[in-house]
Amino acid sequence: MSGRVLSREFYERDPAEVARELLGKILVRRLDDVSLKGVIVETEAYYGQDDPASRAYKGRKKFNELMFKDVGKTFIYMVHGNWLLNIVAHPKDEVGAVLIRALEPLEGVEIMMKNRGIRNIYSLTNGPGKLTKALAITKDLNGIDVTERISKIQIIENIDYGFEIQDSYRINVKKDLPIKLRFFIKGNKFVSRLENPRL
DNA sequence: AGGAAGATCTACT
DNA sequence: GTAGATCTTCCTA
Repeated sequence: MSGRVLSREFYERDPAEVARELLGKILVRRLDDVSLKGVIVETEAYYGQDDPASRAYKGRKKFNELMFKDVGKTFIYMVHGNWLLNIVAHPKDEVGAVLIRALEPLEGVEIMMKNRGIRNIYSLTNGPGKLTKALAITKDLNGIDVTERISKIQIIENIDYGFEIQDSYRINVKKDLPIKLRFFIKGNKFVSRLENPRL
């Protein structure tokens, strides 16, 4: 089955499970006249107050309240001058989100190259800050619903082409949890790095 | 006002 | 592969 928008229930589960299952799905950025598309090839799960690397670690604040609320919405914030795209995901009454870390470009590659100012396809969307720039995603799109049919960002089913999932510790986090919460498609050329150096 | 933040780019050993 | 400069918000004092 392909082309269908992922349901809200999809996101109402443990963030690590959602992060794992988002691999291979298609992220769609709908502009006025075209759509930019890419296959999600790398993700990371973040939890709530028990996770020192999470935006929600120090409790509910205005800027992070989305992580406490509706699953299936975007949660976008800035780190070191880069916008990072997360999807809110957690079981009922819990807290969490999944960071989209890398895409394999599918459609609208020319526009992505223009947005990024480079021509190398392997550097186009192989990092969380890179893909938001390529897809023209900024704070303006914070809190929008990715499960709606007419959303500027949506995530849809892909054909099942079969791949292996590899995991590692999260990248560049100061204080990580003792569990592996980064997931990526094994052997894919568009992940940000093949292994975590701090492994 | 100051500093931290889940990153990126460039220029090298 | 790693090191250092720089990036822009939002939080905390």
